[in-house]
Amino acid sequence: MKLRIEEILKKAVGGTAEFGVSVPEQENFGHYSTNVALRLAKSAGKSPLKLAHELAEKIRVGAPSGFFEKVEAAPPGFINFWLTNEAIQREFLEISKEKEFGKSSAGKGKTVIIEYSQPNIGKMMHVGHLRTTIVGDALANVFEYSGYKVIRWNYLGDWGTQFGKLIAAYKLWGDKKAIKANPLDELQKLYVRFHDEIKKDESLEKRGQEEFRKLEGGDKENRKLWEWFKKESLKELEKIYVALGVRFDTYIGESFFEKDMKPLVAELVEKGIAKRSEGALVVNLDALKLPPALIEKGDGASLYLTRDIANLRYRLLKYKPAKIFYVVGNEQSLHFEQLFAVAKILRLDSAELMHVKYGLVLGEAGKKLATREGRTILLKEVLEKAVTLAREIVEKKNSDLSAKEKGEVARAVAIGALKYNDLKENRHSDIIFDWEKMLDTSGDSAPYLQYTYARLKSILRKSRVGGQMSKVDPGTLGAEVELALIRKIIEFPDEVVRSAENLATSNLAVYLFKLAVAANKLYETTPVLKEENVERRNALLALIGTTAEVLKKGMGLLGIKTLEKI
RNA sequence: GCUCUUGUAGUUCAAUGGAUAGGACAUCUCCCUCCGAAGGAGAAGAUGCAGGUUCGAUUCCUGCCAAGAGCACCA
Repeated sequence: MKLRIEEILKKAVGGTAEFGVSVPEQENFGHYSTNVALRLAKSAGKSPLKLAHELAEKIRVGAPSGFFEKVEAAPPGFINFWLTNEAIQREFLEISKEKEFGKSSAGKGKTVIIEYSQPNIGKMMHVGHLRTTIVGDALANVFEYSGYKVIRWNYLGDWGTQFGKLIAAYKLWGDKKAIKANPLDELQKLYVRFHDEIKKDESLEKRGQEEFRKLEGGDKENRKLWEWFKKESLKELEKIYVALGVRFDTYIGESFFEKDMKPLVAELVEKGIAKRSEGALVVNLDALKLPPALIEKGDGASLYLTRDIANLRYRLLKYKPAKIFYVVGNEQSLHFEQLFAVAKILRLDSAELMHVKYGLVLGEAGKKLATREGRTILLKEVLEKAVTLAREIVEKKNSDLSAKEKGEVARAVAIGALKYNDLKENRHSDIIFDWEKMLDTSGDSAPYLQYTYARLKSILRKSRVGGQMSKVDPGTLGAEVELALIRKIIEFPDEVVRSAENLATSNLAVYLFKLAVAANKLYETTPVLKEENVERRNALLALIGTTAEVLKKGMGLLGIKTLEKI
């Protein structure tokens, strides 16, 4: 709708002025508003308010008849617009017929690669993985809906010194049977024990590095162990993804680029980009005021950054993407600055590279997160606890549901709440982990949206009227709550665009909340099933049906499930 | 020490450089003979400090204060 208004304004006023249109927070400032007069006043040599009056007059004359109810210049120089009821109703009629409302083709023909989740093989996912997984998935949905071809890439941490350590630990204390019975648990235990023992015996550090060097060199025994660890780990990781309702197009991880390491390093040396320093190979980035980027360790083993460079080259060649997003925490900012810098030097610059960052998850004291026993909090635990809690709430609030339905509702509510809590915020600062906040199901939360949806669907169920939306007469929807709800609905496409542009899901989350508020207001004030005027009753049902569909669509983009009953 | 991120009510988050800084939680009042009270109506409460740019600054710039992260062989 915003775009349409911008077009009308441009046409009415003429010239090349950019009309930035926004929806004011205060209702008495119009349905839409523009500050164009304030921006242009200086170059036009006029006072902003005077210019606003002039432009407002041009718009009044030039806009299609019956579109604007009122066009008003307001100090210090805003131009505010009110749509006519008819324009709002007409817009509603159109969108109520659309199948995929808000879908755009802005990204047609373009590919975007979104890298997210990035768990380490051999370790359980912890709360730190939640944000990247959820945000990455939602961004992927939004870009898909904006017409892009999206590659959802789970770049597995399946290579590196950590595997040398794991192999060393396994050779020292490993129990084959125990691992077979309970793979991730046991592997994690081995890993933790190894780190504990390093404190007593420093030689273990070297031993781990040596095992990794052997693995990288193709040692058969180590290779076999590594493959086994990876296979078992993936099975467990997949369970979490199923629970979260997240999927990927590829799981190509760091190990895939192992073969590219030697040639890449050789190339960098040959081109004079990488130089030896303090035993290691580094790329000097002084010109960009960045610390040197480490390409190869003193012992000849490769590093994370080296593999990321190889990965980038591979992606550019294979997918020819327009954009690549790395959804990774703040603490890796330097790594990505270095990666992007090296990419520039290597002319790997055909795609727009972006580090989509977010704050760290910290423990209570603002320190690294750990439970009382010193473990990190596992993602599995969080999911389980959330579902248990949601189950209790369902039992209390809706005991009529069958056991099966209750389970389904508990899962959808729990996962939805977790996701929404992350998606509604756009934090670059660190986040203090808080069970209560994480599992909150009241107020501005996913369950509120789910509840609203279920309420609306409940009316539709009882109305026994099928989706004869095209036959309704929207002219009967004249009350302010109804028009306000429609105006909210027609903002949806703008919000999807905004989320894609800003690489932020918070706009969309906030929008859905406001949409739900408007829907609940209608619900509270307007009896639908008791409406005796059939025309109006059908129009209200159409409004409710469309609202429910937009809610469902928007929540779907965020990865949140809707249910007919909760 | 250097670099980056962040300072908004008791708490936790919003605000493409715009108008009277907007929600939620918690607190206090109300509303189930009415389509689902996981709801609705209302009250109270905030921009770390000091400058600067601008018609206009929570937003941009500088300094200070505070919190967190990163800074050579981890990822």
